[in-house]
Amino acid sequence: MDDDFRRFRRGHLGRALVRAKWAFDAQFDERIRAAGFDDYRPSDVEIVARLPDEAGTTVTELVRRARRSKQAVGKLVSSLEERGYVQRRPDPDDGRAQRIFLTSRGERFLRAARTVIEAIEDDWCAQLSERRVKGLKRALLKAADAFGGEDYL
Amino acid sequence: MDDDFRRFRRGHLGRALVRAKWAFDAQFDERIRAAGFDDYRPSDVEIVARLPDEAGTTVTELVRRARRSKQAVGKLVSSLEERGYVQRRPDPDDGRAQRIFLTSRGERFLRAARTVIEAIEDDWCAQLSERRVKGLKRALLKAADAFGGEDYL
DNA sequence: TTCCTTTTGTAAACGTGGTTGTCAAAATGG
DNA sequence: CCATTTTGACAACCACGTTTACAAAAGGAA
Repeated sequence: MDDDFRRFRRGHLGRALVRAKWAFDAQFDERIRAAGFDDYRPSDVEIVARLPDEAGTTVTELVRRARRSKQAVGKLVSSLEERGYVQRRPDPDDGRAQRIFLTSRGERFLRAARTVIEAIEDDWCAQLSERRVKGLKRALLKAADAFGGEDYL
Repeated sequence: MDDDFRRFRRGHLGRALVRAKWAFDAQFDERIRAAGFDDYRPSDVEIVARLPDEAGTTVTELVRRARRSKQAVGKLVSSLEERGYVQRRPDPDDGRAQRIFLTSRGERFLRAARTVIEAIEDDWCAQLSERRVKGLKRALLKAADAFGGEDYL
């Protein structure tokens, strides 16, 4: 446990990512609750942000987009439905399938989330400069594209 | 759901952080397992990386550093102990306390983790340039310092 | 049509990683 | 000596994910 190791430990890429993501998540959590969504859970976003389709989205389609098991997606959707963010309706063309829609509360959540995220980005810009935050996002997304597989949204 | 929203959704700061961290974690998991630590669990690092002290570290001290409850730390330490990464020894000066030490396997893990992380950073540098990765780390850590609270290590 | 296979979604059991509430035992400070 | 604090354990529970098993509808071929 020499000084070299100590220096490495504090500043390596993994630690930088963990700490920055932790800070972002804490800021998001606090502000989205303050905006009236105090029943928010972190896993909600993975589903809600992937319901863009006015025609409704099936669980199976969400499974592809969110890279989770059918069962996990089904449970997340049930939880969101209980809390009034989404609604299930039977698929008119397929008796097995359900189509999932955002409710108006779900749409309000999505708009509030965008507002919150833009406010956080403003804070980061004030701390780092807008140029650096833009460079940060570009670098992170380029690495994610290169090493993190496809981006299903 | 207009084009503006679609563009925002794919490129905002939160998404960039999530995707980049996901990519990093996947790379780390694969390589640390290949290095012989196939019983690795993501939460291990939070404890192992915070055991720098040759004199041993108490659970209470780890609680402060890892920002987790006593119970969570206790369970993580038990799990690490079962798998041979750490060892508990009674505190000679305090009959209540236990001092936690890395075993030689734990120390090997720490060295392997460093090697793996440096290899991942090399990959990112090859993709983004060394200058950009350095700037990335600086920006992430500066934001974490500003918005993420203290860094206990 | 009937039969077989695939697709869609649910249910049950379980694993990991965290929480709070409670408690015993040791240390500490009047 | 006694009251209080500190240390760490146990039990119960929650959030979020997995695998296994299954019912029901769809789809395709004889």
